[in-house]
Amino acid sequence: MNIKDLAKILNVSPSTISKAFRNSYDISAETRERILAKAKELNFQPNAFASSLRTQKTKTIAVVLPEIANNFFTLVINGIEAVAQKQGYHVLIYITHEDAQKEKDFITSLQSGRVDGVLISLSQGTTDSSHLLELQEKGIPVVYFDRVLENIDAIKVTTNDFESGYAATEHLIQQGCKKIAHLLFHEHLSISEKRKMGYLQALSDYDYVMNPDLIITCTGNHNMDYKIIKELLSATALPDGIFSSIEKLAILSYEVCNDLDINIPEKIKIITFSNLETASLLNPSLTTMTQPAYEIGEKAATILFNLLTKKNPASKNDSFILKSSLIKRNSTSIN
Amino acid sequence: MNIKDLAKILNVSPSTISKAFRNSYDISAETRERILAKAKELNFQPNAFASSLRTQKTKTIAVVLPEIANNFFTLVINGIEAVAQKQGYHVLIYITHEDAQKEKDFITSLQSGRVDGVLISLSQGTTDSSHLLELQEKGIPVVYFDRVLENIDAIKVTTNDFESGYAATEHLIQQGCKKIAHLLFHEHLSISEKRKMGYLQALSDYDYVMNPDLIITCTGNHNMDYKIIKELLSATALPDGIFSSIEKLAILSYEVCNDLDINIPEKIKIITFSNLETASLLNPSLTTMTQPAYEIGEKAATILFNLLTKKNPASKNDSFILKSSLIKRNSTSIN
DNA sequence: CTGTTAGCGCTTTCAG
DNA sequence: CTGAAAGCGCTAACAG
Repeated sequence: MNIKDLAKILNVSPSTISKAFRNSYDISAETRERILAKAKELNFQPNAFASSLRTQKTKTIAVVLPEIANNFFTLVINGIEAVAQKQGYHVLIYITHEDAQKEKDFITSLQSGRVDGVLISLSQGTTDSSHLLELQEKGIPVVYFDRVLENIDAIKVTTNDFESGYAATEHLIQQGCKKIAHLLFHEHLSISEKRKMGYLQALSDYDYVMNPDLIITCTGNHNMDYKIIKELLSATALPDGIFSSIEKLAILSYEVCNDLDINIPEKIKIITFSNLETASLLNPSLTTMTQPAYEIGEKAATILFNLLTKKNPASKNDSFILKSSLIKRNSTSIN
Repeated sequence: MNIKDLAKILNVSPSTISKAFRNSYDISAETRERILAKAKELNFQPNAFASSLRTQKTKTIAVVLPEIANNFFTLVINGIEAVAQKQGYHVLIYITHEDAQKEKDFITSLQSGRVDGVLISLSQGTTDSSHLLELQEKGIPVVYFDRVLENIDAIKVTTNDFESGYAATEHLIQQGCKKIAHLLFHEHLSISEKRKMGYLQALSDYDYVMNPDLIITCTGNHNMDYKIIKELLSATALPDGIFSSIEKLAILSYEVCNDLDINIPEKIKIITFSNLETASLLNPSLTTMTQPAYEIGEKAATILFNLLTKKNPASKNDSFILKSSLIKRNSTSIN
């Protein structure tokens, strides 16, 4: 069944059918109704790809992510999907699993005209983005979010990681912590770096001595990281505060503390970047620095659609910075 | 830039180019290399939709979900995506937000030939699936997972919810609970019903008296549910065990217990269906019944691809049942 | 092994 | 307001 068949059935021309479906002005309300009614009755819908081929619009965007089993990216997708749904767009998902090569392959395959635009958060290992520039040269706009490269002219949506790193550290300082460790992953990306800078600045502003042994770069491998953190927490001079850049590392720290019988929050206070909404509820001693994940998705998608529809398009290197917020449990449940 | 242009540049015919890209046997290794090399140099990829139009294959599947900010579905997507990636398929995501009408609209729009197959977990409100049958009549296979309708001939991937409900209840009984409440949502779906049946059967097998006041049907609205649970836990005869069918309701129960100063697990033990991996770690007193979410995604996707490639296709109403598992924290950390 | 040709299903002029 | 015809970019059948 196609437009031609339906045309025969209704004794009109294919182009009239097409017009009916696209709400063209060039058609009487009456014939349009008649056509749409019959189409519904016969359960007919014009072929999307044939239409795309002709119009050179796919009504589809791609979202490329390092991972998804992580509340941050889940919320981002929600935000993106909400905007896409409103605009009648379709959303393709690609998960790189932090593999820069896979990321490159995905991006390359998107040159086949499958999508109108791309939203991407880079994998840890990505150092150059030439493949993304090629895409853009082909006329497919790209909006970067959260995990971006510093030195690249591109439209970016990020959060205030320096300030948040600062605020997180300051929070621990205000809680009376004297010896504050910082956990992070080694990345080629600006995020961890900025958070660390915030940490260092806070220490400096409050006249703390910076101790390089307290800045712990983890690997991403669960067992190795467990060991690394265990070592940190087995030292004779235990830190009394941990600022973790990554939720997973904070959870690991909990595990280690459990196993070493270190009392949280009496002996150690922990604060972590996290979008696990239930985290602080399940464990009141866990304070989180939370990124506005849903809003990031919304914002990035909105910018992309503005670009696609050419209404209020952002310019080549606009940068949008949203704000994270510190979430503590209310005092009643801290007892 | 298209196949024709490239053909001119290389002095071959368009069909030769096409063959080179599709690894046709009808081409010499030499020309293929030459063509692919040039294509790479010029950054050319054949248009996917034109190809789809011709071959009637989209290399794309749709995943339709009620929600995503929930570890279960996140893990399912991971499983699906892993299989799709291996097969070179693209994955479209549609989130219904538990809205049966939206679900219907999505499914209807998938009749436009955008996908080769569909994986779906139904929204709470869905009672009939005629729209999905229409899809199947158009030759687009559908595999249902987790949230399925009972009385429908379809390929389904689910978990052993009756047995799990039974085991969860039994666990509380074995922990010494005498008065076990059950929290659930009202759904038109079989899942909650089966879990409840398991609960009832366990009570009966252990000679507990079933008390209808302990079976609490919640609404999905946070504030209302808070009130409902608060009422339950304010009763003079407090239950000493809660078996929650839904993670959210267990978390809410924690909140209520916090606010009412009810000690967990001394006064009340809680067990819940959940795929929040960190839940029991963050709070050792929370025991979870965990569905094999990733495996469900994998299984459902594999079945779909078998259908699409016609290798080992499942038959019209095959049902696959995976097993959930009870996860407790090890005893050391319960102190 | 390579090339020619027709057509997948739709949209878009342009004529009427 | 409606219709005829050309073509989006690709592939499949067939001829050479």
